Amino acid sequence: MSKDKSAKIPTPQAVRGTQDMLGDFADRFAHVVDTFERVRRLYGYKRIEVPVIEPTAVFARSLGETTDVVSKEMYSFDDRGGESITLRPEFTAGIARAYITNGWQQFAPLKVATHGPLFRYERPQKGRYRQFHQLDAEVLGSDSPLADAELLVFADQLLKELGIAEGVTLTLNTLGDAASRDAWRAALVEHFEAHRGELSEDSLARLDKNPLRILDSKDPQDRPIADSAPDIDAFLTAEAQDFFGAVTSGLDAADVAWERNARLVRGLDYYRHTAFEFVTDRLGAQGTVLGGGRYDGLIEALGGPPTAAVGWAAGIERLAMLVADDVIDCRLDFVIAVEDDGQLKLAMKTLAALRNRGFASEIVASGSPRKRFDKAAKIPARALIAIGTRDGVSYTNMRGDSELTIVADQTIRAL
RNA sequence: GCGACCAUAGCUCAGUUGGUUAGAGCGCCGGUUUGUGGUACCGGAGGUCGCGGGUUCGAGCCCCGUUGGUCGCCCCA
Repeated sequence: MSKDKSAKIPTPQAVRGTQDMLGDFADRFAHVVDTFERVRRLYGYKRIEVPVIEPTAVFARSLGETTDVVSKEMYSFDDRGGESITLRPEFTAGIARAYITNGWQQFAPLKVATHGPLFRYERPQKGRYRQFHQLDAEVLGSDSPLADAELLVFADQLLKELGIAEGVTLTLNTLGDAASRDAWRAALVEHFEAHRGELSEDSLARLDKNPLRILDSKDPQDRPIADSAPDIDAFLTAEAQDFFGAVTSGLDAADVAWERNARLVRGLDYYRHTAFEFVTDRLGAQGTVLGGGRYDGLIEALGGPPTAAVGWAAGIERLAMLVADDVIDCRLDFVIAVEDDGQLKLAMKTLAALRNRGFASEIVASGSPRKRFDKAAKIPARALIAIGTRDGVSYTNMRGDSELTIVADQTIRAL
């Protein structure tokens, strides 16, 4: 091995905001995905796969060409054919595009679920990465409030099965239909204009770009003005009111706890009616664990037919961080310590036989033979098999789960 | 885009007002001890102190820059 330091090559680093996962966290991540896959079947959501890359227009059009999100926070590049391509920053727009492209209107209402990596060029912080992963569930082509309610019950059951529902609250709001929303927005602008002098600098900028966002400002200076702003309730049409009532009574019927948050908003115009977030205070500033809402205007904005739709997404990393340590059992069934290399062949045969019978098994056969037992004992497993020779006599010792040691005994005897 | 804190062995960290050859625990490798045994002891490998400049007789420590990490702001599709 050369120790010539001048020949040292620069060590590549991981791209900023990406993560490598091993062991515990990777297990928790997989546990979240497995649980999601199981629960989405219970609700009849079809598995769907959509591309990681899309034409930039798919996201630019769905997000409104000029927003900061589009201009600064997407991973976009020109491919070799000169087409502008973007790494998906969210699932919904790509799924909406697929719905149009493939004529999935024929399957409406279509319930779909997917999960995978997403990419956003943002400053990393707790629970926020540049490559991150989400679970996603959508119902396309349904204008029924029952679809909203079902998605929420689904989400609630998922969090319960993950064991993280404790300390997570479902917060719910309605943005009304287009008429309600426009009227509310006008009233908010009027209210904030009247208090222009008291607003923070950030909120003054919001007033021009995205006035609804002042409502959930974190700046204490803004809170009195935001809190005294009118709720949407006074502006809801009768239809919008009925819709929200149907969603909440659906939740009550399914015994899903929820809280009204009249300050919960969405920035983009195609969001209608239901908006919701499951929030926690256990993840620092990134409190939203699962969020979504109804986006009846999106598919039309992408050039498709007017299509009502609703969905949610949840950050897998954030969910995985909340999963309790003891939920994940990644123990092996068996670990075999080979205390004498003369018994290696028997040990290998035993190992193969156990694995063939469906038992997760590992072998320790390297390093000092005398230390292999200790090494094996440190590997998490339900049972330990020690194979060796003492005083010229071979032995097989077992300890741990008694049912498993019986199995191992039978397996070895059968060899 | 803005701010704060941080970067020393594979990992977690200590390192005094700047001063000999930079340490510990864990992990890894070897040896001894124990022998139905997860013990204890001994030894070993492993560091140009993130990187690049500067100040100084002398820098892991002070200054500037840079890269990365963490947390927060902004943004949140």
